Amino acid sequence: MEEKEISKAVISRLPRYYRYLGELTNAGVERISSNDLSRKMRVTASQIRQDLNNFGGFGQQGYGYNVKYLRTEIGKILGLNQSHSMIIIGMGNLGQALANYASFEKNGFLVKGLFDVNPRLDGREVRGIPIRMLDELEAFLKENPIEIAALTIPKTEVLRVSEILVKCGIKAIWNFAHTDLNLPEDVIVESVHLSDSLMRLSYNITSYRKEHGES
Amino acid sequence: MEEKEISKAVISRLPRYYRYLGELTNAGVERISSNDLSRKMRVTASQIRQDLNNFGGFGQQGYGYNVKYLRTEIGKILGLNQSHSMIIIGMGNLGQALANYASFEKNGFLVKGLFDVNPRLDGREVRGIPIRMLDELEAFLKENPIEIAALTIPKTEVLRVSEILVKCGIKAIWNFAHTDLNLPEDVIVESVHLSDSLMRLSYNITSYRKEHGES
DNA sequence: TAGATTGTTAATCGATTAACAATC
DNA sequence: TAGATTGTTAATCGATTAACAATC
Repeated sequence: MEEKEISKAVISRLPRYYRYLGELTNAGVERISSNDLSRKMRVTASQIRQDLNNFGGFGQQGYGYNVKYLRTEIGKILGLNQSHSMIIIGMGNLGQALANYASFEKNGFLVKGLFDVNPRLDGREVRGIPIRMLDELEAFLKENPIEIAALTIPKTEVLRVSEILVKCGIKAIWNFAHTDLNLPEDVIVESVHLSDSLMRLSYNITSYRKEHGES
Repeated sequence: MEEKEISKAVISRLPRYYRYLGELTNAGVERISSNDLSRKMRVTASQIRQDLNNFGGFGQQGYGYNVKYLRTEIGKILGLNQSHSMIIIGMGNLGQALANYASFEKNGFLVKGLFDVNPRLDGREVRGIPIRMLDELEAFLKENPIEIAALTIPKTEVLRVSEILVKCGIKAIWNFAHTDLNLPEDVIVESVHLSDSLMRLSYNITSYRKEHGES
């Protein structure tokens, strides 16, 4: 019951390790030392070893880490060894982009349903999955065990939709709306705020200019 | 020349402040104390005051912060008082989603060009902007001063495209490809790795389950 | 003036880096 | 065995929180 708490900083680095280990696997690299990996990833070797040792000793003294093994283990930590059923709510451009993004399936994220409010989209299919109307959502969730709901809807719709989701016992929300969700704490929320990201870029451009003289 | 360095943690919180202050403005709230804002945003009041004081004293003892003024000032810090010209490379679903996302313009990000390699898209327009072929990119950049390039292309294309961009003196890249960019350090990169985000969600689901028993 | 709330210093907490003994 | 490299402890660095004097 009492697991040692893993810090957010560590968790957010795991997918990046996973990505690099995937590339190394594809490149046919069999083993790698924390030092070599640190150069590739531009982080310290110390950090890599510390991060990994939060979860267990995956390496071997004098040898390093077995790339395939380490990748699999990190995959397990991330829960990628299990499949995750997902629906997408909001079939605007972004929702369609997610629905079409086949690579998710490779990591076990299975799109089981698509929803929108626009009657013109009703019945249209994306990758073989029909778009349903939002008022069918509740019934759909009762019949289909869904873990994750991706929200690609305007922020004005968020409250209404998230109430349905919570009521139907959804476990996790992948939120793309430009607002924070305030939900019961047993619902896990991961937000992608694109405009926040663009503003950070803008900040960095602006501050770089200040340091190096206008242009 | 010698500016006090602002930490990444602080910078990444600025857009969120900006967002909340926008909502407060819309709600007609004129002033707010760090304490009230802290409750709304679920951060400590201390952190808010520390964050803001990296940039200057925007508040007033005994009064708090003027919402509109503070929002404007944070906007300036983020560089939102200036406009930023942008192109989008890769007109798949995600590229189209960005191109259609009008709200960026509200914050001064102006989409000036769209590019793809698919000849079937040649000349098609999104919000009045024609899609150009990638081989026109270099010529386009020579005639149009572009600050930001959004990359919504497969990772296999990244190297080729980013070489052109760097050669043409692009200042900043908003990267959606599932790979890290290794560019000269005067090119500012902000990456959005959607699959990393989804994996973090998956981690949190998985670890929540472990703590609270399988289901 | 009294009350409220900032700006800022000091204390604490956590994360990163360095160092090295353990061990393959 | 000697060399390499991990796992892990200790040292450092940075970020967050607490506290309070300054001041509106």
